[in-house]
Amino acid sequence: MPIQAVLASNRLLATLPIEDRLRMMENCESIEVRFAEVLSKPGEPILYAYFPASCVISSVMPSDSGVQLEVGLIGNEGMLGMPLMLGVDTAPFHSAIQCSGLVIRIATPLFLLEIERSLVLQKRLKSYLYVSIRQLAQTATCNRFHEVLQRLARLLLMIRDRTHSDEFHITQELLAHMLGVRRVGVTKAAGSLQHEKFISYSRGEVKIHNVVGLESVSCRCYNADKEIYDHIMNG
Amino acid sequence: MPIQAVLASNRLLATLPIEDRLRMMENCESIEVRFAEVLSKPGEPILYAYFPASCVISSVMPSDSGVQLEVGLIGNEGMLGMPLMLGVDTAPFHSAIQCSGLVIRIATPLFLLEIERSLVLQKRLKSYLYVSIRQLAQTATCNRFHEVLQRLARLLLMIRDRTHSDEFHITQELLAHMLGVRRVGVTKAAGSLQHEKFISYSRGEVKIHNVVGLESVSCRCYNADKEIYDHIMNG
DNA sequence: TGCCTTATGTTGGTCAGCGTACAGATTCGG
DNA sequence: CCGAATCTGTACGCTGACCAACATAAGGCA
Repeated sequence: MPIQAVLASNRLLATLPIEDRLRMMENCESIEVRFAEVLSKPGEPILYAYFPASCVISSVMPSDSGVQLEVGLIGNEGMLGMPLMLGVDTAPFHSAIQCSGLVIRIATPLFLLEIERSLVLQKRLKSYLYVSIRQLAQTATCNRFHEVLQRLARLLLMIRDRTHSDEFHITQELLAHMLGVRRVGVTKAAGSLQHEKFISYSRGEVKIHNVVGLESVSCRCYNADKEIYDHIMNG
Repeated sequence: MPIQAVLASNRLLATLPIEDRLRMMENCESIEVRFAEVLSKPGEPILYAYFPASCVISSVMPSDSGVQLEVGLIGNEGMLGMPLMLGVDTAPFHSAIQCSGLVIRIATPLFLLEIERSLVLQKRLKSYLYVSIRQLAQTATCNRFHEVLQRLARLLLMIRDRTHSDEFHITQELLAHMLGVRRVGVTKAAGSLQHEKFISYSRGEVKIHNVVGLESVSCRCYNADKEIYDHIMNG
């Protein structure tokens, strides 16, 4: 797969002016990443910025005890490495591959150079950062007020949007970590969704059968997220 | 109170080079704001950027039902109006005065101009934005995993830091909104803190007697927040 | 084939926080 | 001085999620 095709499959890079995209092409490389591969650990230096083409990255907040909580889910609509834009070169979260696929990466110094050069890139990254913050706030209230079933439905829909597929690999254990609940809680909620025939799954292979059904179960946070993204990035 | 003295009382502005500060002086005005005064509503245009001198601003995320959740607490260590830096001129949250005092405000177009002109201001605002994001993520996990007593202690300490005072006015009702819990839950937790002689209060007048005690009750999120701020802003 | 690892399902006791409702208590304004 | 508004305290049943432990099931691998 030629690099320009890969570049185009990330929505932040796809709409860059041709000259900016040509420069990016020279500085980027497209690599294949597999499930569970770790891209950054809290406190460690950020070596690359990552733009998912066909993979999904999950950023989780490390906590005192073993508990975790997802603070970001990044597909080809976004990127990993926002701190670089803010003059920080240390990773705040633990980010790992959640769905295997292709990712475009660019070394930190080159990335910073590209930002300086391309006003369009700058603008798009700023917009995306704003969206990320809004979504983080949305997730915070969602985690506080909504119950596991709703939040699981929302999360599955979000993964679907980012993988562009109705089937993906994710275990209940992992979902539990992302939602910040026990595995047992996910088992119950997932069982309920399967019973309703909205989804089916077996040993980590999840299939979504009824998107509308899932949307009706999930909280409005899911739609709120999408509306913000569309409004800011396409509006 | 002369404007330059007010400027110096906001930590983001205090350390600007002299020429930048002089320019700011011309474009800023210092106004007095009182409890419950609303500075911005979600969806409405951002007319000013606000830099607290001696007041405290609280930003809350509006939710579907009546429930609310605080996503930001801004004292003289920060500012309100970050979206402007990201090219967005619409307010995402509901922001209101939590403690009366002085605030420096600058009209949006002038603020954008100042950012362009002053690299130091730019850098400090970027750093602060990064800190805000980290704190938002911290609050998200705190809300998820820690119980009301811990979170109340943390919130009281945060207000103390931002008012620079051991006494301030805040009702249990308001605390409940900020924490996203019922008023009854705050009554119980606050009663417990008062019983321990860490605080005392009556009809919204809260006094903190034992900071160390409060810190021992609160979760580590409080310290984590401070460490991030110090590390990024002063480090 | 059979063991081992991984993934999923179930149960039962416990508890923090919810919803609701009501009861003092203090301050304020007329 | 008295009603009204505001703030704080208490009670009770309910429930979603917690903790811990165990049971089944499905692939991987020797």
